[in-house]
Amino acid sequence: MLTDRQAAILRLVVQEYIETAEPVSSRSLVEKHQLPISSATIRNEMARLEEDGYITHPHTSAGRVPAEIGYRRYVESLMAEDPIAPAEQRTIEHQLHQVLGGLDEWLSLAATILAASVGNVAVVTRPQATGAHLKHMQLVELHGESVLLVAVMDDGRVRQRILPQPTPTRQDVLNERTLRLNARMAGLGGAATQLLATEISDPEDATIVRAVAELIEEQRYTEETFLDGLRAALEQPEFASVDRMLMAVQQLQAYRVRRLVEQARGGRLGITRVLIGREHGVEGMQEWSVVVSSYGDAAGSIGAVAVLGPTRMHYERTIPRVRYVAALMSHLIEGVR
Amino acid sequence: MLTDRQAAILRLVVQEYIETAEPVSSRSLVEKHQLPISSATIRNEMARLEEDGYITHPHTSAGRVPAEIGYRRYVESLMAEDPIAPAEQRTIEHQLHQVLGGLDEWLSLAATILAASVGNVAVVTRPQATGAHLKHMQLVELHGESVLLVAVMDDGRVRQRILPQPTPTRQDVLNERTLRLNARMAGLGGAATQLLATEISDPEDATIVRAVAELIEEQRYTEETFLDGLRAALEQPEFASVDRMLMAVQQLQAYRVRRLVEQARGGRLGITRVLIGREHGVEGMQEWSVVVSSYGDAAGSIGAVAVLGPTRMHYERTIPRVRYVAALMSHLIEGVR
DNA sequence: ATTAGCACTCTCAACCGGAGAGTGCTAATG
DNA sequence: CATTAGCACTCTCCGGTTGAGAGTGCTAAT
Repeated sequence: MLTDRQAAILRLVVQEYIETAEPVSSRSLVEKHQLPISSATIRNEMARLEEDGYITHPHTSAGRVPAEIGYRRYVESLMAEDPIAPAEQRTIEHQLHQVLGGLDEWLSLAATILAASVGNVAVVTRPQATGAHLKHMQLVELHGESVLLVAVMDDGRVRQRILPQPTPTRQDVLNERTLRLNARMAGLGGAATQLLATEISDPEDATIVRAVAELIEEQRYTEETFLDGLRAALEQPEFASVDRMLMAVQQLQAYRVRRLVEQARGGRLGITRVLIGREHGVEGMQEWSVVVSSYGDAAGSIGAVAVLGPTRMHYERTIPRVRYVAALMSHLIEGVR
Repeated sequence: MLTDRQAAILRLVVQEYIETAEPVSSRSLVEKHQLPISSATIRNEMARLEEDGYITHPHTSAGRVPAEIGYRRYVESLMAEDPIAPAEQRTIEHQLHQVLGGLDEWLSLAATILAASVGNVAVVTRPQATGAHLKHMQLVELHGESVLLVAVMDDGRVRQRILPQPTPTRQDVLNERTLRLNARMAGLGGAATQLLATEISDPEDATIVRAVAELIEEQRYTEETFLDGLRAALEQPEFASVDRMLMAVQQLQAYRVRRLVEQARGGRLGITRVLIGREHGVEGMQEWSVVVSSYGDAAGSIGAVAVLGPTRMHYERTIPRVRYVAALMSHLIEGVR
């Protein structure tokens, strides 16, 4: 267990290191905070903290640097969240309301705003229906030779697919079929639609129903991610060498980021999780931390808002901001529907 | 005008520099290619080439480096395109056929394949209708309080927008309205739809028609780009310092890349353009070249396939590959419809 | 016109050397 | 017994120097 004094010192070490990115020395702590104890005492305490794994040493004559456990402890119980100034809140909210295009533009904008606010990589994933249901579908004739199937889900997302058509079909015939099939499929989930397909005798109808079933399910796997802030993150001193920077760029490949965010996010809304370094278990990204929060609507459509950065990250700033943006998005997505 | 010998030397200088990324010396040329002239002669010729602006000098005792005009001349008349081996053709084609999801996944895949093939940044933009027309639109009720408008264009793309609804409307009422409005709007372009909106007396109908008009036009501006190969490009020696790498990352911001590609592409299909360094006029990217080709279908839906890289780029390899991928995509997009 | 030869320039890597920063330990102190 | 002053020791980092190597440009000879 840590004594109060050890905890206080650990806190200062983490704060100072997050601020300056330089190993922090015993003397600098005393001077900077006018501590009522000497640097030698600090050194003794630091040695204890190092024994317990909270901090480390780059080399013999360097100051101390937080270890993963040190950050963990800091985030868990030593840190005070940095409140978002009302002015900044307003700025963020205002920017987020400037939605011009569709959902995608909006998510991309959210990533940009968040990235700018925390100075690290921000990632936003598309909200994913957990068990979406079909609201409505429509068949549209294309070039007379193929048919466009448009399916609208009850969470407002739209998916389309082009179906080859052996014989040309006129639009009014398609309208009739649309009407007929909608009557049977509306409100069904993926599994139920799949089941329905097996019960339909008309082969063309069955093809369409099967396609709709796939569209409903498909959403689960085509989760796109919107990312911004690469430049800012790469400016962090941890990447201040060509090799490290290249590594970082490689590590931020889309699929890895997705894995990381997926790994880290808890299902429930309103909860912000923090995974530090190896805690997330995505290999090759041991030196990255992630702060993630889910957003979504009551209907169960859920996406993630996350910030990625080096383990030396402004957790005090990042955590409330991720939470705030996620909450805003939940609110907006609810309102827009 | 260049003598034959000067042209030959310029060609060797450019080739050698593209290959090695190091200034090329007179002696190395003689040795490597067993030229029947001495290095002193080469030096004299090089001095002429430098006077005419084809090559430069990093510093007094360094070899020669191609200047923009040198590259231009090389691409124009000195270079022989590097044919794509049948095996590689098959690989590319095969990969490109592995389409799982929708259009977006496909474009993203194309960017990845091209990037891997040329070792630089590859960009693919969504095909954009040049003057799209409405094929069909549909209104779908959401939560009883807002309405989802889905518009299908005659080139197969789908756009949606959520419209607030003062009073809840039942789906069958919406269906009726859908039918009525489709009869008047189908086949119209953006401008015609806009005009139509002014002639409609029912305010709710007018709102919808106006929204459709915007959706038709909107496509022109929400052109998304799919990008891959950042890592490979950053490995080029021109970015081998932290500052330069950061610059590069910043320069590859989405909107700039879009401007660049937009700037560079010629409208017509089948033509591959090369813009070297300052030729494209996008400020801050003077050291980037772009090779771009349009793709699309006969219906006039056009997107771009491009490769970005430092001016020292394997033009012989890149140009045919960009052209090939663009042609493949034109073919595929035609076939899919 | 070509080329051998050479002086001159510039870069680059390696190699000190010393200042500076920090620690760990020991011994003294309240 | 916790705290602290003092000091030796270690490691990094920076600036300056040096010499090798690579290339050019020029001159004079062929």
